[in-house]
Amino acid sequence: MVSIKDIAKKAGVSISTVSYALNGSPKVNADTSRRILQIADELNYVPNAAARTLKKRHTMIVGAFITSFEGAFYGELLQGMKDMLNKQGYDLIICSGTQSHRLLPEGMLDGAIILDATFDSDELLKYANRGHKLVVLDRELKHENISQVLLDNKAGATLAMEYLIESGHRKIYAVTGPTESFDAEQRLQAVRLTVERNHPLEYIEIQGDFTKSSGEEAARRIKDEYSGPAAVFCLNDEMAVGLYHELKKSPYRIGEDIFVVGFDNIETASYLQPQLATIDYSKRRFGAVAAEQLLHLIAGGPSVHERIYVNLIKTPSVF
Amino acid sequence: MVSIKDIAKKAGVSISTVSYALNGSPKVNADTSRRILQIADELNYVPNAAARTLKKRHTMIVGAFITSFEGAFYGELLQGMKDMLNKQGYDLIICSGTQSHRLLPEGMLDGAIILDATFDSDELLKYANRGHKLVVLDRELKHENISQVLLDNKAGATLAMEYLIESGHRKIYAVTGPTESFDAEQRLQAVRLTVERNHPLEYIEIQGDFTKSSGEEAARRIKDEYSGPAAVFCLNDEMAVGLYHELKKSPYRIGEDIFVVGFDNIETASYLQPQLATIDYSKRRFGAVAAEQLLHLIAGGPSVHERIYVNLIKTPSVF
DNA sequence: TTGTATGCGTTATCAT
DNA sequence: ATGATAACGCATACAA
Repeated sequence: MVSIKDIAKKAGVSISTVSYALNGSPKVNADTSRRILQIADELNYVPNAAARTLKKRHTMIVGAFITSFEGAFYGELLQGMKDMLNKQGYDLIICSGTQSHRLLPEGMLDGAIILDATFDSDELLKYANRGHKLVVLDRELKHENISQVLLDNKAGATLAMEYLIESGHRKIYAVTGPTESFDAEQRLQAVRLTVERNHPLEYIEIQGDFTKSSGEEAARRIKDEYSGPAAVFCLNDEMAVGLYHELKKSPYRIGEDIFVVGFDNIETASYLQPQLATIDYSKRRFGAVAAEQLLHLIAGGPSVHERIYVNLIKTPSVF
Repeated sequence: MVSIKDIAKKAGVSISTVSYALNGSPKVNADTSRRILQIADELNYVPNAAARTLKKRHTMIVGAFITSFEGAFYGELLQGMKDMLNKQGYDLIICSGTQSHRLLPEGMLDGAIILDATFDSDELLKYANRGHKLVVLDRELKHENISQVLLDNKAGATLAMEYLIESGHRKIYAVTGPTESFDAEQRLQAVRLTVERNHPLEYIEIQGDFTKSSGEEAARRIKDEYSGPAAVFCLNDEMAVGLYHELKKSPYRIGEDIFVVGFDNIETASYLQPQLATIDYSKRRFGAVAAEQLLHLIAGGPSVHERIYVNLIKTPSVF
């Protein structure tokens, strides 16, 4: 490995002059500087991240922690973060699983964006207390080193339910999400509230877990109980996709016998037949805002709570 | 920040004793050790990654470089890598974009898995020459520090084409991939060879780029030219999805007028109606094998070239 | 403008 | 069994 020491030796100057030249300090003579840079290039010099970090106390790297690499949900979101971060000279790395949590406390990361319900809140709080900067996208957490940017789940769920009701449906299923999920919980609360407000309504809850297969399972139950037109609010699109798939094997047609609305507007949703009605929001913006808030926090700014607004996409899967 | 120095002070021992205790060395007295660990815990001590790395010359972190965070393709593959890596005590981080390339030469990573055609081969070779360990999944590259694990593209493409031909189709379109893509190039070569071998055949190539929208575009051209049953080999599933979608807007039916086979068996493919015939392989295994090879390289093992075998999934989209 | 010296937190060698 | 100390590569305050 070639270090500034090697460059210094070859250039006949001290390591500090090399360091200054490499960092573009105006203090060093233009000629000397050019010569040093030239030699550094010849030697294929690359600075050592560990040494630099040890000295400067930051890495210019931000981590995004997600539950799993699978699922079409994260793509755009991460891309939104990355673009924002790169613009400011930061790099984004994606991490998943408990083992990689260490990267944060060990100082490998200047901050983290959390989108992983399995990441314990107490652990997060512990890191925040140690001075680490965090942005949470999947829970409410009050701390000076933590900003939150959350989806407007309640507005979305209300929009979806009201759309079903306005379209004349009186029998409504809700396929719920995992109980640990903040988003699922918020959406469910709004659903129940809307049901109460629109009494009388035949309302049935089916426990789901945001996976396709739980959507399929829900479909089987709905098929079995079928006694006339029914509407279904799948609390996320992933389950709606599963539901569509399973329902294809039944005599019931979506948009005719069974009416469906989802949440998230994942890409697959637009490829379903009939196109799925759903709650849309800019995932790219979601990611960008999260990155932006983290950058603010890192720059010493205060904890801020942002909200991502949503809107309804109406399609023939409902009317 | 609390360092071993703080622990040493509080425990009334030297930093070297603390270091030994922390690393579970048998040289240090059990009582002393217990006391040190206790204090470290009270102080919420966490080792500093930069300092450790500077000394030990490795991070126990491996990076996977991908073209984009979007697309359903990577999920299982990355999961396969992660599981294998974690089992051996390594962490996996996902990187995308030129800016993050620095993590490798700067010593932040013990090795990298490359699945990003936009990552220049010369640059890769440069890193390999500097001693960095690499596994490439998307090109052929001979170097003692580089292992390759490649899909058996030619077998897959041949299988797909022969399936079309055996099913009696004599007019065949191939929707190609980006010319920079090794996989696309390999598949295309096999396609052309199969065409020659099965003369006479009406064979038409449509330039694609592995994206959904290029599949849609291909569909429009095929629609316009329609003069009777035609078969289409989309060199990846992503384009087949786009083709399906666009063809829905036409009078032609897949499996009746137009016959389609894809490559990759992405999850969406199984949700298409009729289900898409395609070339399947275990993405999880693909990732696991890649990780395994990297681990071997890191352990000082020789460069090895592995191949991932594929097989055909037959469905009514063809017959 | 350039050089000297120190320290970042850790590991590890060598004494004791 | 424990301590003193050097070294990893770099940035920077201070001296010259």
